Amino acid sequence: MVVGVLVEISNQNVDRVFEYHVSEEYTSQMKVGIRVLVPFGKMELEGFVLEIKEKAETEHALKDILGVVDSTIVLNSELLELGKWMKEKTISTLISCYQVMLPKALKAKNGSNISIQFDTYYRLNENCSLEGLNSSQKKIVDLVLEKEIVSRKELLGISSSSLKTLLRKNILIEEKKEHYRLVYKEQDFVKKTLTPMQEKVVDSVIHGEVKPYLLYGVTGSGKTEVYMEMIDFYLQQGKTSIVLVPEISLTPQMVQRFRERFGDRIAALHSALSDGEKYDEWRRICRGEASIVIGARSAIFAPLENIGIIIIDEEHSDSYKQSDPAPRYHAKDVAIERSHYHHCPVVMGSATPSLEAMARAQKGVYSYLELPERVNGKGLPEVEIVDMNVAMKKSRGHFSPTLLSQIEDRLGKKEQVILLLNRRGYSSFVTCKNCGYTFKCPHCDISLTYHKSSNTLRCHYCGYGEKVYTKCPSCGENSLNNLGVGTQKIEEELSEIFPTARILRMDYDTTSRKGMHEEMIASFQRQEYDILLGTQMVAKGLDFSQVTLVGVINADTSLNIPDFRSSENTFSLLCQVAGRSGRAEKKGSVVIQTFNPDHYAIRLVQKQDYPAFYETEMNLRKQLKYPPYYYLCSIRISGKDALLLFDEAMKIKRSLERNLENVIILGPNSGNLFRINNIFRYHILIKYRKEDALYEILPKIMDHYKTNPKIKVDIDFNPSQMM
DNA sequence: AGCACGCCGACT
DNA sequence: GTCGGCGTGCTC
Repeated sequence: MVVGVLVEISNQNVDRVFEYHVSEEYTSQMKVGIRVLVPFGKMELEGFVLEIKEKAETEHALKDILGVVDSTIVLNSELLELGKWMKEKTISTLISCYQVMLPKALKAKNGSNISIQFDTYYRLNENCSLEGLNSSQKKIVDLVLEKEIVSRKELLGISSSSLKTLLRKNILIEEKKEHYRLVYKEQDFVKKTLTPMQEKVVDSVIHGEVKPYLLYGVTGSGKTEVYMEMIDFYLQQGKTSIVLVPEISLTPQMVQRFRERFGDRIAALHSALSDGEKYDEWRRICRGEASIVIGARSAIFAPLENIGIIIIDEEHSDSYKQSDPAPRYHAKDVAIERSHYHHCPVVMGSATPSLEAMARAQKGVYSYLELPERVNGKGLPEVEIVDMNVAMKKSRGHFSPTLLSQIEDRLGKKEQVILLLNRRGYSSFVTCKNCGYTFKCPHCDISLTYHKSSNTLRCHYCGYGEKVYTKCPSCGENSLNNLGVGTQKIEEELSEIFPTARILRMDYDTTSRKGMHEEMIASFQRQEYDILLGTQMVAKGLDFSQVTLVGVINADTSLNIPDFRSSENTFSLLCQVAGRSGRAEKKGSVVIQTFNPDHYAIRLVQKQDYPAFYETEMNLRKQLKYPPYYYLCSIRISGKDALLLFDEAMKIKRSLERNLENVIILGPNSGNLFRINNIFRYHILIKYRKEDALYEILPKIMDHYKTNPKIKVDIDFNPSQMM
């Protein structure tokens, strides 16, 4: 027997099948989709079995495989094919596509460290007599009768000799079962009645065409309820579901609601889980023990069979695009590809759909659905925009009189407040107020950012760190600025103004400990705090009934990022956070502080006027030839020799110009990330409308450079962040 | 990725 | 004369 094996090195030169002989002892275990251990040159590597055959195609002498890693397949035929499609689509190595589908615990270096744990269970032998038991034995039998199956743990307080006797008499049967690190309890669940609008949306999907749907639903319109109803429908047909959520809104609140309704049929894959816990969840999915998978981007690869529906919540979120290590895939594209295999609908929901999705909906590529009203019937919260150019003079710290009086009012009424400090694109760079000196990383072309916890300046990109100076090293003045506005600073101001208010600060510093995020949300829910102050993470998906005021301290920072999507991102963030106010019986209000009160991305938040925003932004995109009118493809050329790099980048550009028509080619540019860890980089940006010619020329360029160790070429279709 | 082979510069 | 630089090629 001969197998074709793809080894675990992500390098174009070895990204193909190598053939191995399978000795007698392993032939019975060989399956396509398992991993084996093989000799490769002087190395021993793990690889995926992609082919099983009688005879080798190569003339080479074959080596023997050294061992079998998996007893059951880790990639089924659907996922194996999906990987090939991804490789073509993203122009990356096949092995990297397979690696990204699997939980970290299965990567070769980690695999051996993650153990499968077994528990001992007991059940009753059905045809046995239960007479003549003593009281201790009877206690055990009663428990087993009641629960059908009982774990060793549940019998802890009970005499082990009685247990042994029962086993010896063949009254109890011992079983070993895989122990999962997390166990979920079923909960009492009361199904909410859907509004007629929600019903209509559910109906359109489950009885409509099998295709992608865009669901535009304002904040508080009950999208989650709609998702659950659809999932339930497919569940009853014996089908499974995937729900994608952005990492940040993968809060316990969302998972909780699903768990209440679907109990342990849910598998949740989120960043708060350890590698071992993720692995356990993944195995539950493999064995068909979970039918609904909720998770961030990579959950789109959940090894489910018979998928009934794929849901992508907060469709506009850029977290669905993997941008750094290849494969640079978009979970939405993968979702649609999988939906073809499973003949199932894809539902993409958002209160602020991405322009790309909305444009597709308008062209009929996606079917359009909407939920224009809140389920509480109270209407959207009142939004007040405060012009900080004017209010600045009367402000206390970062708080305008308007925001202060509203906070005071809510504190008096015992209602809750959420405050957003918009740090997206916010620079906590240290600069000298006297001479303008900025601290930069000696290895990267990047300003150092201040880290309060360690009191150091750190490079975001390579991890370089240095002590904080008080004197400017350039001019010697004691005039380094106050290190930017952090949540900590705002918290101090706030507690000075409202000394009795109970303030909960939520940012990356305070939530880094495992479970902290959940804990904070729960205690705010229990109203142990009056004010929740935080960064982006307070903006999305949270649902607190007592919150009637949302304040945005600085709406502008995200507007100033040099990215063509900065308006879209700002509008979306502000709408999202505004939507946290007034979600239950009480009507909510929102105060937005800004230095750009007339900017459309801010002004249109007032009425949460998505259609108007879409219109305005589309016009700009058209003029500037940006998505959705043009697609983007970014080519990164990196290496240690800056001069050589530029020459090669120019060669690539000229080759693109010769081979592509009706495209706009920008660059090569070095951008603001010219040097990272002493590796230089250039970017070329292609604006295009038809991809066919790109898929001809780009693989050729990659091929040309694959044997050149001085130059690395990376391709990113539809890059999410522009630099 | 890792390793071997091979071809030119400054040294015990 | 030789040690070692890294450019090139190969891994079933």
